[in-house]
Amino acid sequence: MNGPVIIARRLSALAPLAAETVALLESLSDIRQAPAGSEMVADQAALRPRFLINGWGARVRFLADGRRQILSFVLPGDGLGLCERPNPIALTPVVAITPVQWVEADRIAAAAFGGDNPDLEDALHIAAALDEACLLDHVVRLGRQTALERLSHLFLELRDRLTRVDLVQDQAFAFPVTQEQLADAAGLSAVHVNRTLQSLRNDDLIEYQHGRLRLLRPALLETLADYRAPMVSGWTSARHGADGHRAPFLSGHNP
Amino acid sequence: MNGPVIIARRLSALAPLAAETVALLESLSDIRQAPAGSEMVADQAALRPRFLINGWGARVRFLADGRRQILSFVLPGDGLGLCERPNPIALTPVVAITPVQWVEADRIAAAAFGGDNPDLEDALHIAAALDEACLLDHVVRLGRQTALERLSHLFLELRDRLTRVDLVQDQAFAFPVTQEQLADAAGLSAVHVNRTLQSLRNDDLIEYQHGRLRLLRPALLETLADYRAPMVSGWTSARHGADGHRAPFLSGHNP
DNA sequence: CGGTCCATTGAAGGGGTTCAATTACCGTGG
DNA sequence: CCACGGTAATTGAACCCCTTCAATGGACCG
Repeated sequence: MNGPVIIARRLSALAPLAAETVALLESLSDIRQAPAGSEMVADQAALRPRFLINGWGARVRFLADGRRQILSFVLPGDGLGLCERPNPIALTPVVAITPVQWVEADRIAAAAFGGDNPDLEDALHIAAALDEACLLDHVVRLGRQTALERLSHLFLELRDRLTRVDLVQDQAFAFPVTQEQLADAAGLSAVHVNRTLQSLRNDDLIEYQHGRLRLLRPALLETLADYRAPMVSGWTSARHGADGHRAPFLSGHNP
Repeated sequence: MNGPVIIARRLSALAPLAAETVALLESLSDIRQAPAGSEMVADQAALRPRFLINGWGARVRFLADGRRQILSFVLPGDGLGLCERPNPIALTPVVAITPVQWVEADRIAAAAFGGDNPDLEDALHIAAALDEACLLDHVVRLGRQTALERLSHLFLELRDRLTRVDLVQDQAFAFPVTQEQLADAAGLSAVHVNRTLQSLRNDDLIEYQHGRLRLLRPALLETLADYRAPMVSGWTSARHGADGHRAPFLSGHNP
């Protein structure tokens, strides 16, 4: 699947697109590239609309003493700067984890938010909502899950996101992420990521070598990590757990 | 400052609003309330647009075994369900932490996203961007900060958000949050929250009693927590730290 | 072949959790 | 007015998940 086609594919899976809209997406041709390690989005710069079509990126945030936190991974098919306001507040640097290719998409943004192409606008809104859902999952991972759960959960999320752009074959996908980067994403130390990965391998839950990752028993992993795939147009999964013996969420001022 | 006025105040601080828009906001009158502990937004329900005008809420997520994570606090002046798509994906329950009051805002959403009132639309977009910035801060807190830093950082965020709706006097504000809820927000145990709070008090960094919180040395706290206030229309603060001795973010395939 | 990045392993230590109990704080009803 | 019940805050002690420090080995590359 060549460059811009991947984008049309992904977006039309989110919302039905008119034939002309698909044609518009597939006509994108202003392809750029950058080497691994480069900043796709600088800290301060205005963010021009674009779609990643090849390689991985990461939104990063730094603390003063050098601690790093990866806020999200940017995968092929993902958009950057595709929101109504040209100058979003939550601007954080995006770095290329691998060599990357993207297409400039000013025309797309203009078409979607100009009022024409409501189908496209809708698809972009859904894409943004999915991004936010991932961010919420990330919060839960970091706040309440163990190392094993965090990595499992993250792997499942990546599997699902990559599946949408057809980059997963039989639960396996290219995984060009350093263990240190993985640590920065999962809020762990690189050493402990290493040990947790080994544990996952020893338990035959994943296969991990040569920059490729395979989930061996995905159903088990989903249980282990309490993973639930986001559902477009509404979060279906009911919270399925027993409340256990925990106190009610809030004091008894209510019935 | 009575009910709906707070909303007009807050939004016009984000983007200049036309006089008629302000009037529209101030004319909101469909006030509802609910006791503490009630679900303002159920897990599955469609999310009707509204503004909280009194009390605190919290977006929560549960794991199967009962672990909880507070994704964000919802403060007076904050909107819920104010996005283009009526059925957002990232739907999570919102519970009332205190007794709450809100105004229904279907008319506002219609006006803003109907194409009239671009000023209002802009303000809502900025508000949404601020929300996202808070979420990103939350990720960094949970992923990379210590207990002391997490709480300090969270307090500073709350101070700034409450300042925007004029609920802070001399670095002090009502803080109706249980230590257990605070733990669920900060990704800590309630016990350790307690100890961390004591540490903050012993160091004369905060005053915390009778459901009121005061930041005693805010500048010091900001340094301690590496806190930087979000700037509307662009994230100004440069990362001010030394890179230390850490390896470059990515391998050396780049200049 | 030496350099660099990355994965891996060992050992020690600490920040945070868990369990358990006590104390303080309210609003309620006798 | 005080005992009562329930929630929230506090404290102690033991434990453990994860971090930190340090060192080794492997893979790729110029």
